[in-house]
Amino acid sequence: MFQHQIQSIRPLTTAHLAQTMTLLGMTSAELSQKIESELAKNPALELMEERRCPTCKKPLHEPGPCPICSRPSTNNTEEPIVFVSSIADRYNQNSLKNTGYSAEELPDDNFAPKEDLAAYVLRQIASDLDIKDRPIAAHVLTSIDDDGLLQISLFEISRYHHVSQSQIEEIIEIIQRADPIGVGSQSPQDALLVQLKVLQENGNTIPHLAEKAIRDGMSFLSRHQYVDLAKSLKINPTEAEKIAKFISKNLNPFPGRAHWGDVRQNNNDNPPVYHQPDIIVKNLNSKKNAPLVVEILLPLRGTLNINPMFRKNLKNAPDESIEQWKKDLENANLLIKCIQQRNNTMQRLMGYLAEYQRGFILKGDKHLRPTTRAAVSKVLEVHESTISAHLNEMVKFEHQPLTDSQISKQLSKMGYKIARRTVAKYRSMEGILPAHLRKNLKN
DNA sequence: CTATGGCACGGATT
DNA sequence: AATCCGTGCCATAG
Repeated sequence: MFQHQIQSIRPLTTAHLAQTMTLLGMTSAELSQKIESELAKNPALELMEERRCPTCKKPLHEPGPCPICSRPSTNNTEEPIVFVSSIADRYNQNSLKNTGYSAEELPDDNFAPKEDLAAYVLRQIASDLDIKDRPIAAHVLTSIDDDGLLQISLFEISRYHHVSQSQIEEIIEIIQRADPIGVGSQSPQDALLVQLKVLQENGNTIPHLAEKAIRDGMSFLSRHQYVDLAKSLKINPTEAEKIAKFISKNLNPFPGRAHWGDVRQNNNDNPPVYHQPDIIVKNLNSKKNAPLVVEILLPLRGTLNINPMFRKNLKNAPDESIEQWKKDLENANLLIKCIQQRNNTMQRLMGYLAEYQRGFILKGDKHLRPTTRAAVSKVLEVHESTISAHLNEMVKFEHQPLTDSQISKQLSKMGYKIARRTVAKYRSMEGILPAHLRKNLKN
């Protein structure tokens, strides 16, 4: 009797779909929050602190490359896309190793224990930098303040590394283009100029004179003195105000503080939150058909599973709380299934996008190929009629007419665990005749 | 005997 | 409360 009651949630219940949808709409950060709160209030859930190799799925007992398949398969050139799903673990330096850095290359002890702007930026630009330039980039990034602005002089850096200042400038230019854009600038003015330039390159329309306003009227801008700004630009005050509004709305003189656009919310007590990426797409080398590496940051470390003790003790649960326990177990089950589903969908989605939008990823906004959600969902076969689609295919290519139970078996192998009876329903909905009648039709 | 379809139940959703 | 959906049971068609 208990067996029946606690059997796992079937993958295709509407509850499952609905929950998956909500989870899909969440960012990694949001999701890990949810998981944490779920873990706190649901005793049936358990977090195994286990690292698994992203490629071969074998458990990893120590950090570093997987001993079985040695490395994340980034050198596999046959596939157009390679997945490296890595744990969202920006707090320790192992994650930096994955970006191509070794710990020695980084100035030590400069990493705050929590989310760190320097590490965050390093991850993004690692592949764009020459090996010899990386220590310099690390130096620059560890010398920026909370606002994201460079606090030491170029001269200091250039002397330390024995390179010319112009080389440092080149590196800083790369850094400035990482998110948050403008980070590593030497002044708010510089940051604004870079942001403006990037906006323009991405095809946004920029008010005339915006650049001049930043270059020449910076002091007026920061004090909201539109009249004086207008005078210095030799335009009328309303124009000047327009430009100033545009700048304050779209640009952020302190790129280290919250993401631009959130400038208004800056007055709360929360420390600045950097836009955490959920997915990082990397181009490892500049060869024509080089694979893009898609790194998917999982929302949690370790594996989430059902606490086996909880399942065992369900039998002995006190009568008054048995309902609650069963609910907990179901919720736990649901959450786990949905997260797996989310990961799976995310991988397939990114695989498709990396290929379809390759131009956009490599060359920028102008190469964005328009699509609709409907089209993508069709390719990924995650729209409602997934089952029907599979069913149609199976019947189309069957050698001998498949009975409903055979179809049910096949589908369950593909991950759709549905009963024979349900297959019959879908079949009739699709207007497919029963097996014995199809046989007559063929011969 | 097997494959299928009607009916009704339970549960989850709105 | 109304409804939708997957599924089990059982009658029946082949």
